[in-house]
Amino acid sequence: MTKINDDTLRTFVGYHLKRSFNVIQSDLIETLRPFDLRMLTYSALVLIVDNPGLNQSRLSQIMDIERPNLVVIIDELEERELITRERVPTDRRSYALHPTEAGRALYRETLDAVTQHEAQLLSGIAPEQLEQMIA
Amino acid sequence: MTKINDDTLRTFVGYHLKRSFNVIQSDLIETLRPFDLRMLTYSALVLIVDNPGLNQSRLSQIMDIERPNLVVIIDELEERELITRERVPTDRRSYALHPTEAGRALYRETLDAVTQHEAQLLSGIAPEQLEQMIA
DNA sequence: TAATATTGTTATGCATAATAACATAAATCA
DNA sequence: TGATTTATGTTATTATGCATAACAATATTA
Repeated sequence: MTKINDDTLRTFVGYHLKRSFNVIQSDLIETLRPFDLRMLTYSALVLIVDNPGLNQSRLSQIMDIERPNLVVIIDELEERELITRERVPTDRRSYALHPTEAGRALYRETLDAVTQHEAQLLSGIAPEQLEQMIA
Repeated sequence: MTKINDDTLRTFVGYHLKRSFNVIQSDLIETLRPFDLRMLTYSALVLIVDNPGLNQSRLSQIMDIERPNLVVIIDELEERELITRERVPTDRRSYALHPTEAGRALYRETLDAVTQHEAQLLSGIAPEQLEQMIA
């Protein structure tokens, strides 16, 4: 049970960033579990609700993932009838992504849950500090 | 080229944390590439140099990964003769991990490189803000 | 001594992420 | 115009990160 020295790693901002993110990520995963959503499917759903009609190329760019990896995510959302893929008349290569009513409803539910959970997790931290951190 | 709205995701601290971490992580991966080290093997090497003689159980705890996942990392470091596994006489189940001279040398080299790269990456940010963020 | 716990390991599975190659369609250019 | 190039979505494949189950060897506890 000897204490382990991680002073060297602590000198790196990235180390702290990773540890902080791990905590928030764990909480988020648990928060999304009841809705049967993972982080990536959740992010995609939010972005589609907020940007109805966007295509997969643009979505993969903003999500910072490769196009091939987005396909399965979109497949899942479509299969669960949370979004629709619609051919674009002006560009028949791409699909316009739109949320269904069920998708919008789930969006509202999860947004509430995620917001509350994160607020609770960060309740010990001054809001001004969070503002600064984000910048 | 229409602008995409990610305001909803931006309300979450985790979203910013992930994006920030991605930037630092990319930089770190590039910094470590010339040394043929990945983040996990690097972290393990640093911790072994700073805590010579610790065993794999303790190391996996501090690295926040499962024991089975540490095995391949230790295998790699040992294969490259950067560390040694030595049977502990008082507990013949465990191995004491020690850096070799080559391991210590690589530690020094990479520490310099990583420190410099991170300092450069974060040069636009006030040190006081970083201090606050870490807390 | 018998039952239980710990250490390191193998095997396995899942999620994330990157690349190559392709069909279809659009845009460019010569 | 026709030929070339580019963009979109897709499949297949691979590597990495991370988790669990099961196990042999050893140590600890009851």
